[in-house]
Amino acid sequence: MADEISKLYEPKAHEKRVYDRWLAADAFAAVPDGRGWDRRYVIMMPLPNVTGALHMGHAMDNVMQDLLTRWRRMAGDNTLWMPGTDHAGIGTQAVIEKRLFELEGKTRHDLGREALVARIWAWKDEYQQRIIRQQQAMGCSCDWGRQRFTMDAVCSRAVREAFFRLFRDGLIYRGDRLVNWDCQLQTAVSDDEIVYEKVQGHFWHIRYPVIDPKPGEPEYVVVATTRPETMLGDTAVAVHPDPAGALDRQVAAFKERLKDAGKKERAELEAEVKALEERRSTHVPLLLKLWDMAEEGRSVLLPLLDKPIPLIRDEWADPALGTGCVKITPGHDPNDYDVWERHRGKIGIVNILNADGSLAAVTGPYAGVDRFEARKRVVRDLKTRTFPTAEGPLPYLEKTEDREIEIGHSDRSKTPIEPLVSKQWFVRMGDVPKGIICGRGTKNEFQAAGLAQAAIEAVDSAYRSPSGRRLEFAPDHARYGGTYKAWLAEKRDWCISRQLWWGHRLPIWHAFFSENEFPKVVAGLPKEDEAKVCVRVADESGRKAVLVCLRDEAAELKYASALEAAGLSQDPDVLDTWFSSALWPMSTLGWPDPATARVDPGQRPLGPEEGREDALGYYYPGSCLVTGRDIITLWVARMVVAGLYLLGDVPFTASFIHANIQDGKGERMSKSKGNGIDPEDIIEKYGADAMRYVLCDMQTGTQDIRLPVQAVSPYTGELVDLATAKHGRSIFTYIDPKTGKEFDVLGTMADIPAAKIISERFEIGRAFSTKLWNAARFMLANLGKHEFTPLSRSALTPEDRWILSRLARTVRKVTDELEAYNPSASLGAAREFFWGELCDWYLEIIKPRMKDETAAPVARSVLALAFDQTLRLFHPFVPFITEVLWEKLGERCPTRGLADPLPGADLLIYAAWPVAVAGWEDEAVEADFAVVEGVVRGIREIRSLHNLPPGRKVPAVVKAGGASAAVLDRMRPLVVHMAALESLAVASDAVRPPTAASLVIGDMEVYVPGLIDPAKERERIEGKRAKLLEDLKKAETRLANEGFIGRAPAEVVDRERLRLKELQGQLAALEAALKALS
RNA sequence: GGGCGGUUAGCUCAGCGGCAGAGUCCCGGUCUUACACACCGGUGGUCACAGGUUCAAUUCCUGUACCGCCCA
Repeated sequence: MADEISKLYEPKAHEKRVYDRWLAADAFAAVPDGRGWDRRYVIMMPLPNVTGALHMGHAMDNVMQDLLTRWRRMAGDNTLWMPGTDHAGIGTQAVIEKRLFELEGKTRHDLGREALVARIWAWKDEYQQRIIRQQQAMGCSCDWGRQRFTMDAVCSRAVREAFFRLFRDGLIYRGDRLVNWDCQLQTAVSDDEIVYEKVQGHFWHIRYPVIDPKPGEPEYVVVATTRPETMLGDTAVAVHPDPAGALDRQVAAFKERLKDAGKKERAELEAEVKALEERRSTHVPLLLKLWDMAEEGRSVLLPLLDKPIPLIRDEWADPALGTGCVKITPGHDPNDYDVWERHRGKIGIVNILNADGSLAAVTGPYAGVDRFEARKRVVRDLKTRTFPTAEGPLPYLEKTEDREIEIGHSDRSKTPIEPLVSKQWFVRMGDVPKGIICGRGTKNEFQAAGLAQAAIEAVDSAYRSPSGRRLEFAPDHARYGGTYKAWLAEKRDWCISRQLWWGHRLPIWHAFFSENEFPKVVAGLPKEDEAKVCVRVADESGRKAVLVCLRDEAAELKYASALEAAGLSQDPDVLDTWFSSALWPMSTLGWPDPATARVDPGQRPLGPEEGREDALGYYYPGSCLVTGRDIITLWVARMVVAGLYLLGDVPFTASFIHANIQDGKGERMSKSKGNGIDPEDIIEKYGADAMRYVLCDMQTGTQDIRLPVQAVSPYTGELVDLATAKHGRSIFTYIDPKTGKEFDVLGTMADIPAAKIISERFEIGRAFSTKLWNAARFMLANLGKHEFTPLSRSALTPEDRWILSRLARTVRKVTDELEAYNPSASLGAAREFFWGELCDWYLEIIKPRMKDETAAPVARSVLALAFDQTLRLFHPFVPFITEVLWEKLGERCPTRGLADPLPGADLLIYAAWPVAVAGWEDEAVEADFAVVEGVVRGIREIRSLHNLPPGRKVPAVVKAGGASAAVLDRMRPLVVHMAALESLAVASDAVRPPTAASLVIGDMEVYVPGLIDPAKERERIEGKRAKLLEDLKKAETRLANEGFIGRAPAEVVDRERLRLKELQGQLAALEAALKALS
């Protein structure tokens, strides 16, 4: 009986047991069966990386996926939620290297490649376990029997195969390119891994002497730079090809803006125009002179290195800025690199840096010096060294200005990024002359202009893949599709090589050969096995290179030693992590060949089993990719590219973009910032369901969510709000306001106690769990051992029909909102039904009926049914508590239903999702109920105002006619019970008793005689009257407006007229009541 | 610098042409035999600011300020 159940729901007493029951029942298992395309639901988990543990942002992501997965599973789909983790190449290696240095004072080079990788594997094992534990604590119902890791055998094979195919199709190439170099980690990093910071820097103006100046020519040109040491890599000085024209165009542009500029802006623009026009006379003559000199092929002398470099003409030199001349350092600046490309063959390119950030041999006297020290020395030398001019010797450095500059830092090592040229591997994203073949060898084969173009088209409304699919973003396709397309439209080649040790090593062997060796080497390569070996020859920087890609491990065993004997060696680089992540939707399912995929012992096989389809055939393409906005370009786009290219189909048809979580100050939550919440701390304190409930409730649309965080003081146990608390000695420590002592939120300080970070916001979820728990206690106690008996609608009372009508509408609303990817609205609808209607009204209404053994059985049937449906509706949101209650409901009342029994299930996780029964919807009974509810609420308001305790029964009189009177007559006992009345009289000609409190509800008036305080009553009525008068005035004004009458839709005008009439009636009633009181 | 969002109750957020909403907080009452993590009632808003369109603007348009994100 219910007495056994405690008053408070204790999550810890149930969560583990419930999760184990699901596991024991293999409830998360996804196994291909006879269900067709439209009955499959596949979510590929955005693989968390093994760099560290999960935080609240991951929790949001996981809960959203579990919500959809559980819902679709109940709705009858063959559901796969694919779990796994990502090796996160640079992120994980950086963490390990940092620890290695901090704890042992060693670098990766001290340890060696093999030993370092072994350490990273150990770290990965530890964190993978931790992540799985966190996900299981949240209730994630993913198929653990399919868990993958991007570097396991199954995924590795896919990576190698994808690389081979891209290489064979000419879509992977090696090239000299300017990359973002991380000198600390000694690797290239992608644009996405750089954070820009504004810092106070300098602008150095340097004089470059002109070689053999002729009369009338300048003796030197001045160029400016924020990075003086890069001058050592200068290979030209540029001047604009049409300085006067360029200035004129800029002036014209400013004048155009002046036309519709505001006052403040106008002044600024006018100043700009004036300055530019002045420049025309002050600067242009010199620039034109330099233009002539460039035409003649003249040179300037690079200071310090005394090397001649040419003057060139290029648009990059902006005549409006500085002197109008600019130094060109192609090896270390992206814009200058572009200049070099435009002047290939005419100017050189020099890399002045070694991999570790020290200066290279080409810098002569500066070789071997660290880049920061080199800057100091270069500046010093430029200041002190001079060159001769007609007026005597001048120092190279003309002047120095202070200037705010933006410096890119590596997100991983936090050190300044250096752009530099190096050999890297790229995936060609742009269009290629003859197009590309997507899905080669599959039934979905089609032709596309290029990789990026194929993916861009996949989100157009008219697009259909060969299988009839397209990708749609939710909840705002236009917006997120725009982000996706804008990024892909740049069609920038994707740099996939990383100079790391942790990751998938490139399956490429290569070497440079001289012209005469070359034919011999090529002849000796294993050409007989073209399916497994792909040989390319390339011209790289004027040298002949041979590049050989080996398709798989077997080919490597067979040919690698021969290649090495011929002088080739394997490329030491590894692949960008996103390369393997891009394959996730197919690699996890065993692509390229599920039958031979080497899954781990005990895992679900991927090949065709017992005549069923293999995993790839059945589960690809998937359904929905759930992630945050920032991942659209990093990952979603790349998965689509990979899916279309390799399998000829989009990897999923929907991408649900959910909110990111911020702290109380609007800053993005992250562990390293000290504002990150560990989901396990929340689960420990409030329970997994409470956490899930709040996360679902917060997921309202496209807006990011602020979650104010508090620290649990290690001294008092009280909560300290981090948005307002004072910091201690660092930004990661705070002062406990009670004790004045310091605590640490990162947990890394040896001498200061650490504080857990939580959020009080989760109390809402705990309160909900408790409410559900207690409502269940009540229902279970009243159900006893209830047996199912078929009921016809005629056996039902009005309140029964009302709650069933509300239930039917709720089922539809909850389902519709889930379909629209609107978890908050869905949960809100379920909550409003359960809390606001079932608990607040229905359960209260039936209390008297439960004591009457003739009336009770029908109420019990309805109660059991409503309870059953409530649990099903809430299950995807709060799976643990609903599963526990499902078990208890099943014990007492194994079969539920009205006319027919509902489909049952031993576990709620796979019980059938509710279906809205149209026949239960009943507008008439809902309208009746609205009358009753209005009267009850009105009487309660009076009771509250006059401090009538709930135990105190009072009589009430209602003046009402027609339908309202009939309803109240019929439901009199219900009103009497809910409003705690002694009696209720209803009459169309009811007379206001003297000293009655009164109120107006639509066309009815309610009187509660006696026991009232006339002053308070008058005040209450005056208040209502004032509000009424306001509304009345608004309505009158509106109706007096001819424009409104004439132009607003008739329906709106009629509604307004009706409303005016109602308001007038109510006003009359209120005024009568006031008169009676005075 | 470019792009995309946001600004609504003390807080966190819905609503997006026709009577301004929820949860929480706050105030008053209630230990009414499911629940005080509850129940009943109540207070609280120039819908950031300035223009415009419209019979009607929190809602649509333009601009300004501030905040966030993405890309340079």
